[in-house]
Amino acid sequence: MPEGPSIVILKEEVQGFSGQPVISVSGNSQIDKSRLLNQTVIAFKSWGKHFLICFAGFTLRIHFLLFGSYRINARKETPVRLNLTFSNGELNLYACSINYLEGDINTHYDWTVDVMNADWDPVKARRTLDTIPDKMICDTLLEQDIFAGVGNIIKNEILYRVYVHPESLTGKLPEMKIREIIEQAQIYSFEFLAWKKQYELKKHWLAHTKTLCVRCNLPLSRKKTGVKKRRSFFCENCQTLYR
DNA sequence: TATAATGTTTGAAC
DNA sequence: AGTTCAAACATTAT
Repeated sequence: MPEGPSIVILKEEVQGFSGQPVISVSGNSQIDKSRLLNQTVIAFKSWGKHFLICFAGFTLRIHFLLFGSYRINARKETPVRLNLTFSNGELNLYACSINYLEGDINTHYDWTVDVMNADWDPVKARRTLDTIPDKMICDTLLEQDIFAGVGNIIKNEILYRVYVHPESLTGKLPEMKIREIIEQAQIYSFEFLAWKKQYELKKHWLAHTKTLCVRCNLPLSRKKTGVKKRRSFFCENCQTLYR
């Protein structure tokens, strides 16, 4: 569920509810649900892994974390966190974090750091990377303030693709590699999106959860790397460690 | 059945 | 006061 492209898919799937008033609300979420009743959805947006439901003067922010899920015009057995019913269907959210954001949504988010947003700014990302030379690139790629939407799968695939060892230090990477990584953050995310829509995402993984390097046929390493201690899959032979 | 996994926040410790 | 880090939380497939 979690990575940015999956949220973009969700956003597209609920477009039929845009402009519709909420006719009933339920669920075990702690938020004030009565506030949503009879409110009209102005827009569905996404920022990285955040799914945003915009109403007049406020926005609902949904984060699925690791285990969240949703159903559209369908339900799961497990207790619903939030159900929004419209005259033409319903949206059910499970095991997610839900909050209200007050006022203009643009005051809450910097759209230029979302790799899937039309306003994504790779030059800005480049400048930000210069400020954190001592961070391992595996941690840097997961920084939502820099690469909003990039998750662990995308991280592993990008680093494999550009031949960079996940424990490389950001500040030691050659200019060319920095450029490739920033470029791939956007490119791979959109490929992820297309593959996921075709239900063939996993088929395209070359590193994530894999055991053998398809380039040199040697075993891939699997290790929890960086401060974030997220699992990395990489080839010691063809991914260069820059330190 | 125990484990691990596409993630983030929190609060204690330094 | 700022940084760091482990714990907490949530769910499901293997």
